[in-house]
Amino acid sequence: MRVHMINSKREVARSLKPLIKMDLATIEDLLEVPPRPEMGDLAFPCFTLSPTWKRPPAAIAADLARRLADKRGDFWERAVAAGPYLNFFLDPQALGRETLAAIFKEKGRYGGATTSNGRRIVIDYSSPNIAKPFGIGHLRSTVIGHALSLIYSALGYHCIEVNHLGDWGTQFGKIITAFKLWGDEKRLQADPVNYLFHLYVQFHRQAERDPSLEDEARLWFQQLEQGNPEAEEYWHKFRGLSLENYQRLYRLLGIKFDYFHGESHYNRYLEETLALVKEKGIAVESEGALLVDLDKHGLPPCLLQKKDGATLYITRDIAAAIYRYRRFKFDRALYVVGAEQKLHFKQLFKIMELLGFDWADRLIHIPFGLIRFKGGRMSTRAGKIVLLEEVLEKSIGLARAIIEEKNPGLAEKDRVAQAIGLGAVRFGDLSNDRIKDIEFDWDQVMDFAGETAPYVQYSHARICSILRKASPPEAEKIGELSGLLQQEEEATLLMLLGLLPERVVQAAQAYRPSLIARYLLEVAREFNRFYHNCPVLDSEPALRAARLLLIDGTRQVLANGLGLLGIEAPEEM
RNA sequence: GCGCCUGUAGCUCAGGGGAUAGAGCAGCGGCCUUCUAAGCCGUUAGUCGGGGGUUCAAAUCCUCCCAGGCGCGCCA
Repeated sequence: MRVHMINSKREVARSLKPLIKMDLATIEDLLEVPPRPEMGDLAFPCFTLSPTWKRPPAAIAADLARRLADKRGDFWERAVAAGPYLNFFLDPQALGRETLAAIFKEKGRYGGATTSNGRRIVIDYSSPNIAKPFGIGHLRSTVIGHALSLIYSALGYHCIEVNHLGDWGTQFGKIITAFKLWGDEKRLQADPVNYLFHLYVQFHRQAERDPSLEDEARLWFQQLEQGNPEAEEYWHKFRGLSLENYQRLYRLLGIKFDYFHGESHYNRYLEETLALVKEKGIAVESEGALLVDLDKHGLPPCLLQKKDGATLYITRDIAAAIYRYRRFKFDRALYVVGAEQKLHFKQLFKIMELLGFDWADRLIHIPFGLIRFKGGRMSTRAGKIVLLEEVLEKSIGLARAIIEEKNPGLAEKDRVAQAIGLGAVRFGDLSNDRIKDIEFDWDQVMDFAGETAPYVQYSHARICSILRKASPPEAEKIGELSGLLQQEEEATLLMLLGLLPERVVQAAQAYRPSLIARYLLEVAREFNRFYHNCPVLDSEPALRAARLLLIDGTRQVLANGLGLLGIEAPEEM
């Protein structure tokens, strides 16, 4: 909760530098935040100086405090020794002034930066498998990838969003086989994705008893690869119908991809890819198949072509990487794909390196944990899956019901319910560290209290409600008014607001949108404390004006932060 | 068998070398003639999976063990 701004950290480090023999970066790195506000805002631990100064840390802290006794900086006003720590108290007025000025100047862009202008980053995310339903499991890649795209864009990157549709592979053989055996055109047209899913499940159920079905499926996929017109026709139909369904979901989620280059898109480059691999001499034939031996690099061998001539997932990934580099000349390429494919990407990246591409180190896998049921894992094959559409519908429905109960007079109920319902689902995913598995729990998804998007949105709506009842905040008076915000709740909130830019950078560097989500919860929590303890409209004019500036700044931070996560911030709810 | 990831309050999770380990949910008790109670305040609750080690300092780093998850040439 105790926070500070990048600027103040730098400035404290600058003040310390003449007193201790360390460079600025090292000092900044050592500076930490005391556990409790009354101890100060920034702390320099003196342990590290102890060996060279040959004195106990506490004595060093006391000495430093003495030497800084009559000094102060632009952002800090005093430094005191507390045991082995030298604690700095920041100047809340200077900090607050600076923060508010930045927010009102940058408005919707506050939190972002332009330092990375023009750098290109390809983000491969969502990438559902055609003929499989869009399950809650695919939500993770979708919302994490989308958030990363928004975050990097805010930092000035040019993001190229690619949906690497799983529109090729043996599952098409399975679907074709199943459709030829049991297919019903009417049911397909009525509800394509669910029906294809039904067939997919049925196929696996039957194949357990009759393994020849697997051979049949393999044969159909082979036909497809060889351009058999009947197979191609099925493929076209299944792909088109599925894509329409996905597009509906993406529209609902407000996601727009630059390219739907699925796996099939790279078929035309496979020959060239295989030729390159052979030319570089990194592949060997084994039992009629083509594989890359990665033993020297501590990795299992990697199959590129089956003995029946069919290519594999990774072969298309190699072709895709080459294609993307040629076309986009990216500075970085992200693959937002589940952690279960870690090995796959290790192999892929190593192969790109072995092929001699000097940009191989720009390829980055962004793994995430899978979503589990309370009982066990979800299995597409067994039909044990929660459909994303169902989750979204229920969540929106609940939001709608709550509105009906608490704010029946609200305009645009449907639009607001959608923003809240979608936000809740998104935030529920994004607020968790992406690397960890998530337990899917209906009760938790359907709870809009506590650490949720609705909580953050509600805080935002409350602010808007106050602002509607007052004349517009006067940004030009920040200099004279910000000094009035001295109450503990005000000071803490103001400090928090100053932290957004730092958090956005951290979230980008670590590829962790959860840092922003957690931050927003802190801001919302602190705002609610303020809300309950500090009246805005009923305060005397100057304080009222100052508080209006504070809450408007808070509103902007909440809206911007939610925006970076792909979540809307309604003005009323 | 080998490799990677995870183990923190009853539950779901933050924190990932530093000062008394934090939230939310659930439970209990308060707060709506006052800016939206999707809120706020109080309270109960923890051998940070276990052992050993490194360090002035370990939930955090190393190592071993235990538990769970994921992966390991003809799926994607």
